[in-house]
Amino acid sequence: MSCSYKVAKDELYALIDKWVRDSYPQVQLRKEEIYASISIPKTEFGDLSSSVCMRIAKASGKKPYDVANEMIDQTRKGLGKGYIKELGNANGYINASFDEKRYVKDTLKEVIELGDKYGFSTVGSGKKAMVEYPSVNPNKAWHIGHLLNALIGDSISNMLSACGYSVNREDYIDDLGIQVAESLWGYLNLGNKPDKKFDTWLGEQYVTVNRMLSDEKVKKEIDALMKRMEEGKSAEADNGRKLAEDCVKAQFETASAYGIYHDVMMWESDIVRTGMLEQAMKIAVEKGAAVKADEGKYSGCMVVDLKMLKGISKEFDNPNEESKVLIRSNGTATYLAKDLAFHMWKLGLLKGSFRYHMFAEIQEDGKPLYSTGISGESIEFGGADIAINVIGSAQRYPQLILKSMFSIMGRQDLAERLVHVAYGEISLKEGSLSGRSGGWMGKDHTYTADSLLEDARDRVVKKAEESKKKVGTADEAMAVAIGAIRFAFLRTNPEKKIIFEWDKALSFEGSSGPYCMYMYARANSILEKAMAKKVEPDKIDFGHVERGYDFELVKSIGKAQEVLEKAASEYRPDIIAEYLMELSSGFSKFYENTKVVGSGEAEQYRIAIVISFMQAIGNFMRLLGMNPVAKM
RNA sequence: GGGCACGUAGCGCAACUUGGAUAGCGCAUCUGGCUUCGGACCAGAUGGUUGCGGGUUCAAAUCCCGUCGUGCCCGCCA
Repeated sequence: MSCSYKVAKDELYALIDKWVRDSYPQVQLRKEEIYASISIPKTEFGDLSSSVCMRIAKASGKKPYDVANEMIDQTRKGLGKGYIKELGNANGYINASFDEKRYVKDTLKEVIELGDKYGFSTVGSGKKAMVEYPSVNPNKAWHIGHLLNALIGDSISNMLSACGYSVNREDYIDDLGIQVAESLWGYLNLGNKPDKKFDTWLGEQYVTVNRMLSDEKVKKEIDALMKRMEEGKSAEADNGRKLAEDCVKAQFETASAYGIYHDVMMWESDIVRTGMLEQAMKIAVEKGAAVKADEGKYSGCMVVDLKMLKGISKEFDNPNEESKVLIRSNGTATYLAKDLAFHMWKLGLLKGSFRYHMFAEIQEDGKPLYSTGISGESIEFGGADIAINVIGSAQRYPQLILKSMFSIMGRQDLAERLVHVAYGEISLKEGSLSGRSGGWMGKDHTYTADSLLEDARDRVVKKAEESKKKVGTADEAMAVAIGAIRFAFLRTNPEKKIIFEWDKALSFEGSSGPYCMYMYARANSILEKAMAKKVEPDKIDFGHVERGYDFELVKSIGKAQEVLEKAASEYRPDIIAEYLMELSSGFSKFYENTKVVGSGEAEQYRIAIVISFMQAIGNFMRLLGMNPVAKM
């Protein structure tokens, strides 16, 4: 089923296409070119518009206005069968007007029939997507930057899922890094006891240890600790993993509070000890992507020759370095090598030999969370059609190398299926949110995801108390707080870098989560007053449809599927956020100007609009992880 | 030095991929609207040489070239 807006657009396309073929066969227009010429104009011009006559005019040497007249004359008899009722000519633009009664009727009917599936798509049916986020080091609490990553990943997963993809939500845990060694050293030597949420406390220890690194003795001890951890099979290795697991458990609480879930947690140490790294290197050597360097700077290392990447991207035209190290001369693997192995597995080039156990039996999304480990079930999470990595834009270069390695292995197809969703990292006016130096422990706030949510909830409760009617439960207040944060974090293009300002992020007015949720709650109130939550689409009298706020709102509702497909294909939750605002403000104008309850014969029709609005906006709020509430 | 991203009203953003009508939206500011389905709202107003300079085009925020500014990346770190 295709939403009526798309059907109408296809209809205009078909009219144009046929006319161009018949009348101007010498003008070759591709399908995409015609679609690109079609847009939604200002209301006074009509419901759909095309600038195609400008191009025809150029090719034929005529005036756009005359060409448009020709087009309208010759297609007039084809109208009236679908949604497009008439065509107009304004300075050469073709403006189409819908048969509003038919359009509204079909749209509302579709929304009510499809319910929770309204606006969704099947473009990804039969395909598997693996989305990785936020992959925070297991030695600190999530700060607001990590939260942004997780919210982007969560929303993209939701969008892909709504497009029919089977989605695996995965979190990569780097438990072998120097940061864990430093934290472990602090845990063992500083003599402090946890006096707060474990991840926050451990993050503080990490900052303290970092300030002690100028002490050579401390540094030496940490290096030794790190080496023991990497080698595995020691008390230190077990301690490191245990510490990381405790931290991840605390981080998991934060994720759950925000409604962020995963299917599986992949531990870096498990990639190494399952032997997958070794297999991956074998494949890379066979396919010519990795070579052993016998002399020079990288003597003794396994490297990827960057000259081979020439032509893939301008970045490789004049590389500063000749090679990138995969395996160090001492035999240990770099991050790139582990990442390569991991992504070979994700894309099905390498079979996994992971063992999984349950980390959490049932999350609030109703599904279990698995984790890799030394023992457990043998499940296969890999072998995805697309692998999406939500990673900061600072890591563009390493991600590009990773992707390019598939190209030089002769697997351009896999390179194309590996997507880096780059987002601009969040900073504060006073500087970066570094976990190492403690930027997240700001002057006025602790910039953790936990404290942000806590403060947001307090503000929602306070706001509710200030308003005349005190409505909404504690759960609803929490939902509004989450909605406010999620919307604020997702409303702009991920690539945009954000200077975080606490008060602005928690704005409840204008373009905000609470605005959208408020409109939903008000719509709900109208329904309660109407005491008629069910309407039968077939019995509604659509004679009351007018060209006004009601029609405009329905037009917006009708765009849902196209909006989702665009947002999902570009991995851009902000497109959904913008659409939520369009729906909300459309509804707001509608109810300010139109009486619903007690409007006589028009009542059923208007109730149907309210129901459809709630259904559409509810479905799309959930894509961003916002849960609509009945009262707030 | 090389590369990548970004630059649109006082502030925060959209439109750029695929060039089209008067560059949209929110905040802030100003004016008006609650005995009428919830004022976390609505109506209206003010505010723009789209960083700058060229080029292509009937048409440029959008494409091309140059330039300036900001951030990031270029390690046997992860």
